[in-house]
Amino acid sequence: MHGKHASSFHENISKIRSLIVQAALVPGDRLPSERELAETLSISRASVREALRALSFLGIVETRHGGGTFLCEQDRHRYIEILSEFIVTKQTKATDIVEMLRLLERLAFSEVEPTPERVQALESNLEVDRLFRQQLVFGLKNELFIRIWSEVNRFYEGTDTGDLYTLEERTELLEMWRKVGMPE
Amino acid sequence: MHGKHASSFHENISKIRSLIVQAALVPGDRLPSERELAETLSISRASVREALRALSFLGIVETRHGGGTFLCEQDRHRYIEILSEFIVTKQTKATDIVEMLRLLERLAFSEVEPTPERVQALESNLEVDRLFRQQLVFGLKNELFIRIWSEVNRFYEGTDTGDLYTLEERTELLEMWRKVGMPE
DNA sequence: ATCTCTAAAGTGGTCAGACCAATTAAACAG
DNA sequence: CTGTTTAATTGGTCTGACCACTTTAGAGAT
Repeated sequence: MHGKHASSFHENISKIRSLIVQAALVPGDRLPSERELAETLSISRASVREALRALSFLGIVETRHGGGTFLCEQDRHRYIEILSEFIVTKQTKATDIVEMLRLLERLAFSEVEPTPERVQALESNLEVDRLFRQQLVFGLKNELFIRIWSEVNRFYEGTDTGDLYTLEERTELLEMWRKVGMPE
Repeated sequence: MHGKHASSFHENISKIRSLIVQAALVPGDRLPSERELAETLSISRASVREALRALSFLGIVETRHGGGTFLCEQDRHRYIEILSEFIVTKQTKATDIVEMLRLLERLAFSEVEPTPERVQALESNLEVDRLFRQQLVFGLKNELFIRIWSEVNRFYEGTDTGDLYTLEERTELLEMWRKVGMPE
């Protein structure tokens, strides 16, 4: 019944990755040409290209028009296990989400200058955890930072409805911030 | 007969993304078929597939064999879409990228415990800016953090080939870290 | 009419061959 | 040996076809 097509997308990626390891390629080396890979792996060139494009997106290989396909620098190559696994499985640990949020907010806390206006705004949002954290992060004028925080936070709120900090913690944070902003 | 090859990979992704927005598709909706997209966007189906595969890898769309291509639930991993949009459209301020990287790396610097092994690993990568920063960030075992940093860093390296820190700065960072790790 | 089941249409997945565009290596003239 | 030109190599795109899976519409039975 099944299967004249013995290849699948993920299998092809594995094949190429195995070939990279087996050939003992080092960063900077050139991979076999797409036509050569197609014949070696017994798959069509279109499939080879889709697999290479995926590897390119993962930062594992780099293609140069007319030049060839090259193995990226080693630091990117080390991401293979983490990134490919991450993307394929699409599973994120809830603890990673919480930790990421805490890290970003602590970063904002230490980077944003505690002007009286900001301290006042933060104090007025002391009661509501979500508003408090948002107010804190928005002190950073970095749009990229804010958007990343927003999306991570949205994901967090979609899975966990509890507060990230207790009222006591928020109060303590605010006090620390106020002291820094008002020396003496 | 043959077209003009007026399309490029990144342009095609933007086209499809624009089409998603223009059609006001919501998560769960089905996109037009690959053949239909090819005709609408005046590109070959192979190019449509490569673009869709990229969007699939980014967690934006999901393909079902025989069923169609669907817009993913945006609540999950939407941060990837944000990052991909930055990458594709390249409309992000370069200063935001650099600042974001510095913030994330400073975060790793302050959060990761400077064990002798880590200090040694960092020292061995002191010469190469890229490796140094990667080694620093990988101290955090948070996969989400690493993934986000990787995406931002990849975009940075795609636009700027210079070092993020000078050798002096890296040396200073390492020394500070070493002192913290080895209290008197 | 309604229900069930089957066949056709629709859609993603793969393949094959061709041509275009950019790079690289070889051939050539000086 | 050097610089230029030419041919071969390689990635990028296009076209059309067929396969595998899903959905749907229609025929047939109740």
